[in-house]
Amino acid sequence: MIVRFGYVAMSVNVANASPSKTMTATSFCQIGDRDAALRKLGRIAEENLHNTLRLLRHNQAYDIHVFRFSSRLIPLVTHQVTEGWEPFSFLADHFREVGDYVRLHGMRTSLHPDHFTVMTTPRAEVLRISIADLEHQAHMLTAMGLDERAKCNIHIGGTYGDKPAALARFRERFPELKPEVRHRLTLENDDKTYTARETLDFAEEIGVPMVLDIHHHQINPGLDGPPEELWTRIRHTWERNEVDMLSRDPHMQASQPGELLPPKVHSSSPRNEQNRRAHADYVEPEPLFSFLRAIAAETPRLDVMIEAKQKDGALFALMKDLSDLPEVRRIDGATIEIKG
DNA sequence: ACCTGTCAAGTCTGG
DNA sequence: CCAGACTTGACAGGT
Repeated sequence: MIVRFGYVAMSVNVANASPSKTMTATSFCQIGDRDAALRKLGRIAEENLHNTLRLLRHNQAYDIHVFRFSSRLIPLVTHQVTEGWEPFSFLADHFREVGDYVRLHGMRTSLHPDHFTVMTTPRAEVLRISIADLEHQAHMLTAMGLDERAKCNIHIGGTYGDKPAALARFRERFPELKPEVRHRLTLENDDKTYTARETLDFAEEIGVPMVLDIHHHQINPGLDGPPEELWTRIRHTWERNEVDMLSRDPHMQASQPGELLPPKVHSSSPRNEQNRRAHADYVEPEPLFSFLRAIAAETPRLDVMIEAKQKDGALFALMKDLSDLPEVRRIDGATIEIKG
């Protein structure tokens, strides 16, 4: 099994390269001239996209092929105060430049809107904002010129004391989403609400890939055992999505399952005993490695997203730890092979 | 240069 | 029914 590792949004090794610079709505409104305020937001967005490109160059230099973009590249764009603002035309070249670099180097990229995007909500206004945000996220990937392999990952959402009713709302809303959103959507198991099995059942039902978060499963396993017990089904959600993508896009080609878009899992470690849900600075090799060993034989390729405070620093530290193991062969700076 | 409280957003819990 | 926790990076306003 070939495993590539990636990290989220910002680097501890590239100085002054935040891709998430922003402005508060309060200070936006304090600027009397609205056009001037929008121009300022636009400049921040340009800077965020420029820093994203710098991060991608860093990634390329260190063989990191998997990366999640900041979901806040354009500050306040989905906020009420910028109603009517359309920044994509003047940012077109910047988005394109980022996407061109990704495609040139065959990187895998994604987006992860934060927890305010909730497709299960009973509140109409929250749903409206959630859908608008999903459309915005998909729009960013499209503006980069990236195909459906660039996914948009979310959690199922809240339960509101009635999981079946909440899932029913998501189920009936899903077909109403724009195809460009639907075809990029992936679902991740949650650390408080929907377990890996519940997320998997639902992902299979609506036909989207499932991102397994090993840390979330540790904290919120429900009645289930180790994550590898669900793996065959999880892997199939990705293979089914590959078939769907191939049927929609004549430019895509794959000779075997997992070649177009390998399954992706998230890996992080608890911050401490008191705060087991928060992310630690670094990632412990276990339990990640026992999971990888368990699925190696049936999985040709896998991508692992490292979620840690030390970002790419944690990725490099983990690569070093894993390289010392006898079953592991290091292929490049951020890729290993595990004998299956 | 550095420190601290605050920030657009939702949901859940406990009082 | 309402206040506070949750969690995160960065702003904003102070020294």
